[in-house]
Order: sequence, then C-alpha cells, then structure tokens
Amino acid sequence: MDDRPTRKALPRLDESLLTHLPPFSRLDRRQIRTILDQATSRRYEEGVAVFHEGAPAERFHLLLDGYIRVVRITPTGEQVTALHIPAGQLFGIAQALGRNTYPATAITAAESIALSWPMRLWQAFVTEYDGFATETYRTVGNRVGEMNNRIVEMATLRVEQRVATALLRLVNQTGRKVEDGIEIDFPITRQDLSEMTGTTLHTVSRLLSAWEKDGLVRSRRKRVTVRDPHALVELTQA
Amino acid sequence: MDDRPTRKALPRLDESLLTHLPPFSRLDRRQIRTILDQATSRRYEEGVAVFHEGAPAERFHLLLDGYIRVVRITPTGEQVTALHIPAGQLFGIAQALGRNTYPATAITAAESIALSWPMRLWQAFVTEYDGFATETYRTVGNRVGEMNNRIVEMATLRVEQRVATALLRLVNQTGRKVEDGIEIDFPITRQDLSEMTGTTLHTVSRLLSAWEKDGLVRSRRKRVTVRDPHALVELTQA
DNA sequence: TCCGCAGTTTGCGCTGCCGCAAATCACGCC
DNA sequence: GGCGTGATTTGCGGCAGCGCAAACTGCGGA
Repeated sequence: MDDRPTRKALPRLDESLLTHLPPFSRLDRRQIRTILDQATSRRYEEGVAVFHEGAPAERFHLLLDGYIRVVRITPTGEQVTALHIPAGQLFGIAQALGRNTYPATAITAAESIALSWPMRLWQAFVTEYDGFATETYRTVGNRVGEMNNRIVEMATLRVEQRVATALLRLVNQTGRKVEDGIEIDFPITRQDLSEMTGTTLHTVSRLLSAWEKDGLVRSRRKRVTVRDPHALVELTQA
Repeated sequence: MDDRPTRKALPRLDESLLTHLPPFSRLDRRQIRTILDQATSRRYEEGVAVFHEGAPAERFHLLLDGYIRVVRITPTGEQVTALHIPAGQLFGIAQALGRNTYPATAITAAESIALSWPMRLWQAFVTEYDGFATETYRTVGNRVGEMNNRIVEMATLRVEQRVATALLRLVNQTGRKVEDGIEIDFPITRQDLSEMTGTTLHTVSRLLSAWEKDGLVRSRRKRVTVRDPHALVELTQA
C-alpha cells in the first residue's frame, strides 16, 4: 500500500488500448492501427492543463489513464469545476458541436496519460469509422445530462446536500474499494470539493469534520474515503 | 396596444417558413417541401407541456412561434428552468445525443406554434439534408455553453446578481423595444424568474420592487420591462 | 358589474453559510 | 532530522436570503 506517486509509464500504442472503448469498439485491428499511428501520446503531471478555455480547438483527446477536471474560471478568478472525466473517455471534442475554441479548461486531477489527434482528422474519424460519431454524441449526451443535474442541484439543494452528492458522484465514478470503505482514487482537496459545489473550502472542511466524527467518512490530506455511503445518501434527501 | 391574447393562427405550411432557419437554409424548395409534407403542425396554449421528462422521445420539434421553457422537476416537486428556447429553433432533439427519452419537460412560456416530425425521420434528415446535422449540433453546442454559464453563475453569483443576469439574458434573447425600455415579450411571473435563478418568488419580488423604485425596471403582472439595462449589468458585477 | 383567484407585495424573525483570522498539521525536500 | 509550504481545522461575528404569514391587486369570467 504505497501511496508514493509512481511515475506512470507511457504505454506502447497497442491495439488493445482502444478495442474496449465504445467509440472504437466496432473497428477492426487495421483501422485501430491507423488511428493509433496518427495519435500522439503524452503524460501529464497532476494539476497541469491539457488545454485552456478560449484556445483554438486544435486537437481532440482520449484519456487513457488518470482523471480530468473540466473547469471554468470567472472574471474574478474563481474556479468552478463543471465536470470530471474518467479514463477511457474522449475530451476536448467541442468541435463536434460546432465550436472552434475550447469552452473550458481541462486540468489533470491526477497524473494522467492521454492520446490526442489533430482536429483535422475529426471529420475523417466521423465518416470512416462506423459508430464513432454515434458513440461520441452519446458521450456528449451523458455529459449534458450531468450538467443538467448539476444545475438542478445548485438550484434546489443546500450546501451540505450538494457536498454529499458530489462525494457520492465521485465515489461512484472513480471509487476504489479499500479496507474500511470506498476511497476516491485521486488526490482531492477541500478546495476542489468546494469548487465542485459552489461553496468555500472552510465550509467543506467543517462538513467533512462533522461527518468524520459520525463515522461517515474518513479523510486525510488530499484523500477522502467514504465509509457509509448510505448515510450520505440520506443526507442528500434530508 | 392591446395585450389581449389574440389566438395565433396555424400558418400555412409554406416553404418560406423554413428557408431562413439554419438547419434548413442550404436546402432547395423541393427538399423543404418534402420536409413540410411530413410535418405535423400544432398550436399550444401558454403553460402547456409539449413533452414530458422521461417520456419516450418519439418526435422532434421546431418552434415556429412562441417560447419554450425547458424545465426539470425535482423529487420534492420543485421546478427548475434549465433553458429558454426562442422561435426558430429545434427542440426535443435528445435523440441526436443518443438518448431515447426526453431528459426534461418542455413547457410553452407563451402561446406557441410548433412543427414536429416522428423520430424515425431523424436519420433521414441527417443523411439526406446537407448541413442539417452540422447546424443541429451547433445548436446543441450553444445550449451546452448556456448550461455551462448557468452552472458558473449558480456557483459564484449572489441571488441579486443571478436575477439581474437572468433578466438581461431574457431581454437579449426575447426583448421587444417599447416606449420606455425593452420588454420581455412573453408572460413571466416572479415564480418563473425564481425557478430560473434558484431562489424564491418572494426574493425576486423584493428585488424587482427595489429596482422599480430606482427606475431600473418596470413590472406589471406577468410583464417585465427593463428600462436601464446598463445599471443591471453593473449589478451583476458588484 | 361584481366576484374569485392567481399573482404580487411586504413585514418579521431566524439561520445557514460566508468572510476573516489564526492556529495546527502533514508532507516533501534538503 | 529539521524546515517550509500547502492543506486543513476551528472559532467568531455578520448578514443575505429563506420561511412563514398576511394583505393587497389586477385580470378574466360569469
């Protein structure tokens, strides 16, 4: 159980990397080979931006390992996290929706590995590869759904409920089973949680302290383990 | 100046209805004729649902006249308005993003006229009509952008700023120039505004009263006129 | 013309959450 | 092993905005 960050190695660009991912799962080995040959792979340290809001959308990306936080920065410098993207998904695909700049900034929430392709290949992917467009749009649809949920939450839930919801979502999406519960398997600070829920790190800290006292969660620096998910669910409905 | 609701007449399904709308603007008369021949047109009273959240997405729609509010209803019965759609746009197109049920309820914010087509024609439209898919996805992209803005607003702005922002957005999207300012040209209640901003109708009422006293807005029952947009913009930044 | 109701206004008290401030803690580095 | 920095905790005071309640008003229908 060593938490020391082991430097992730760039994988060999092997066909098996893509075969199980929805946008590529219908393709044959030769097609995937072509796709891989056109890709650039790169490792990103934790907290690094893959691309910035407003920059021309020159490449689209596939996250092979790690996590991405999609954030926007307000005129006053506050960050708001709009979305979390787990490994295995495309990101930076605003082009598919007719945008030519990135609408938000993508920051790695943990050390990550991503492939990317120049945007000019997008059209080729869509027309040549069966199921690519459909699956991509399905991904977009899911993200739209999540955003919609976020709006409803922000409009109707109190802070405590929002933080509980955020924790549960992270646990569901990226939870790793550990001895005494489920741990969110990337580093996450009080600040991060506050940016996801529209509150302050102080309030998040108070909530986590209270929950820890009641045995609902356990948290160390940059780490959160949920011990009693059911109790958290209760909280979201209170 | 008669505000009496005059019953809107169903238009003749004339080619000119569609020629200036982006998803159809590249098509020739014959194509548009075909599209119109397959369409059903219908008038909706104010406040009527065109489709309901969770229902199978059987038809997609084009709003010819009026306004649509896209709302979601929470388990506790609260309504949250996610989006406003003005005349000229497609709606109920979740299918384009791989969904097979409607993710939200569409309610007319004013008496409205809409065309609709059965979902099975969607694929045909996409493949046969040049530019249809692209423009549709562009519309989706814009809506995603708006939703993103909503999230950022909810997370960072105070209630007063959110209500001011909502008013400005409505004025920009659907404003009609009148004698002493710009009027939102469909009926809108304090309740509606509160559902757009995640607050209560009481708070909205207090804000509007205060603004009216300062000459920023003028409001009657279900009507709001913005007299000093610039001052409202100031408010959103304060 | 009158009535009823949906929409609106306003007062009052309370509290959830923020802002500020300061202390403490835990990790990585030298 | 000590130090510095970033992360976390906690206390305290203040107030924005909510909940509740009650009164008012303009519009449409009978």
